Amino acid sequence: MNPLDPLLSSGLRLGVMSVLIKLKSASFVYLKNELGSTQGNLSVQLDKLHQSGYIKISKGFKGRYPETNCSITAKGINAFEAHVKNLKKYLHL
Amino acid sequence: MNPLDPLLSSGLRLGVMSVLIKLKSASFVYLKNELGSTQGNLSVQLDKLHQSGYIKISKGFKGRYPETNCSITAKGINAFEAHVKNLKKYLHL
DNA sequence: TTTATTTGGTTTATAATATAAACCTGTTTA
DNA sequence: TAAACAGGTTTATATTATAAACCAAATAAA
Repeated sequence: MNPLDPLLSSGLRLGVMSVLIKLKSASFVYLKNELGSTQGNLSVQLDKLHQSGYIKISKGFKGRYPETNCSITAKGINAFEAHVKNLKKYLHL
Repeated sequence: MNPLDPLLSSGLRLGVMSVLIKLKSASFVYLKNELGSTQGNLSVQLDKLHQSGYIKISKGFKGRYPETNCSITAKGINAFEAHVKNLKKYLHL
């Protein structure tokens, strides 16, 4: 059995990647609502995905409020796809 | 998105469940080799799966050596299947 | 036959991770 | 101008994972 990527073993981080694979880009607030996470936890997990090069984070403004936007990188796509491949074996799919 | 079962988010624990779904029963040593884990880690994770009622552990002897055998419970099967169902959404399968 | 090594684990100390609570900056509303 | 709200980050704490040390019994070597 291939070992699984620990970065994608957290439900929240996997959820973020799952959304970003589909949407190409999503805001902090959107992710928080979609995934039902707390802000603190999301902030930390986004940082981890960013520091490992799986996502790109850009900060700007929507109107006068700050807005954090996230998108997936090529490295992130590769990691996600490899993870899916590996998981399939674990799940007998 | 449904939250994922944290008990099945660890690669090693998921691996144990994956094997036990197929084999109905497996020894400590078999699991250790099959999953490439250390004994200490496997011991701890088996305990967790046992305490949450996902697996049954029975201790006996093979020849003159002790042998720990594991098998999955009905609760474990349900949890595994629910996890597969949820994960599929995350993985877009 | 006592010493060392191997099998089959468990316990424990430490490192990594996750979560919640507190905090901060700026904005809008009362 | 004071309070409440948006959008986050930081930090303290709880949980989890990992490795290292340990233990008891069996076998092999000296």
